Amino acid sequence: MMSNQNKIPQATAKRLPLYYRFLNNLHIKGKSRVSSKELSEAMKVDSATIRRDFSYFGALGKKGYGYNVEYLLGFFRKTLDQDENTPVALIGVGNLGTAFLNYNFTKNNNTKIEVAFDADKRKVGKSIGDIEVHHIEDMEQNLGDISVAILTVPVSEAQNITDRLIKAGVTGILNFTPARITVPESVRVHHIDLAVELQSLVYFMKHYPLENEE
Amino acid sequence: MMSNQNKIPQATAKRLPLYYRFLNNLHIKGKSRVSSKELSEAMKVDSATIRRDFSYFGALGKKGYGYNVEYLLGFFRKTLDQDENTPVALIGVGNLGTAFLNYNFTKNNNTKIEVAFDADKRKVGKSIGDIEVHHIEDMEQNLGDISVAILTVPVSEAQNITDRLIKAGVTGILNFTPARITVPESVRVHHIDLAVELQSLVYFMKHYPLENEE
DNA sequence: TACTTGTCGTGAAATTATTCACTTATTCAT
DNA sequence: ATGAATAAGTGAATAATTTCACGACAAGTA
Repeated sequence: MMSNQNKIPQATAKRLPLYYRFLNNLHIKGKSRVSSKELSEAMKVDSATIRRDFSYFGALGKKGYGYNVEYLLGFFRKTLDQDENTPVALIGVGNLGTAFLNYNFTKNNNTKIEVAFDADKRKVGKSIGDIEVHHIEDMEQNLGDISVAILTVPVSEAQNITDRLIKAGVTGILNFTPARITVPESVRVHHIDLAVELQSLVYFMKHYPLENEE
Repeated sequence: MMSNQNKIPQATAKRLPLYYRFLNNLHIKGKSRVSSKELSEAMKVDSATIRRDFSYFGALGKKGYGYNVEYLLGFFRKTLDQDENTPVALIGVGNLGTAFLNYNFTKNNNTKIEVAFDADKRKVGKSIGDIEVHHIEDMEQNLGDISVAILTVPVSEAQNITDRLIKAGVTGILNFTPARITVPESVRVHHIDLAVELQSLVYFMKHYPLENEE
């Protein structure tokens, strides 16, 4: 699958999954046509931004009409590789990890947690949300060729586990620990820091009383 | 508390809680001095960006020396209002909600979940992580003057609960549902969409093979 | 057919954010 | 005391992103 490196801006790329899911919902609801204005209102993204984002992929709409939902959806399905499934490993079956195991990512999505690991022997062997928990010691043997990991371990373990993951061939990590892990250039990390997000919200509430963003 | 509206860029504001936590950790470790270069390596933020960010608040460092950890920490403590505690309500005690109740936000942080709500009568009356769960019907009576809510309800309930929260005086919502909720201008919403984050990571892995960001 | 309306796609402008690179002040070693 | 090394702060350049606003064309209507 040719890496479609025609300079889609990162900001645009981050919105694609949102667009995809929303179009999918429209399709399920039986809507066959949609305008950038409607999309804008529903997704809270400026309509010009939506048109601009779509335009990076070519002329997907029709003037005076809008976008054909099915066509657009099919287009994004291909673009986002929704046909091939992406297996994911979850490391750390604590509260947050358990929540993800029960969370049905596959719903509108090509990603599925296939295997989980934890250091607590009492959790090993059990299945949570249909996913078997292995011991963290056996991680390398049970990872297979999975290249995406969700990291929900204690912060003290984060770097150590990261190093092992990378050695085992993982090239993408969704990091929920507060640790800013160090990885080679070739590995992509997205951080989601829940405490920071909450604190950031509070800061914005106090200091930016009226505007709205993101 | 004067709203310090001296045009701190949003991108900077979003990084402040990260800076704060990191400085706090340094302080705990007994480090008294730090340079933008060290901070950069640890937090994976360009050192010029760090210096620029700090400079919006004035000259906080010393040339040839760096920053005094304690001073900087004290400064950010004030800036981020870490002295006053911010009470938070959690709506929806499912998997994700439960994880948050057990998550100790207060650790490095001025925020604390004070009360939780759920529609499931079996959960009502119990305490999880020391926080009592009330029935969602009694939300308005038990919110007190809380103005921040974490929303972890099913997507179908999101808008409805949001409307009630706003009517009850909530002005900031951390929304974990996939719904892009509609709120008045005066209410701030931050979305964290876990499925989108995961999918976005996968997209970047496939299409932006070498670069690194955020 | 002719007119009106809707809506895309996009150049250009505006805004926002990042990064370079240099000046200046300070520290540290000798 | 002196010189070398360090590192902040910042003007200016660059990059990235958003937004405006309009031309062009399709769809619907009379």
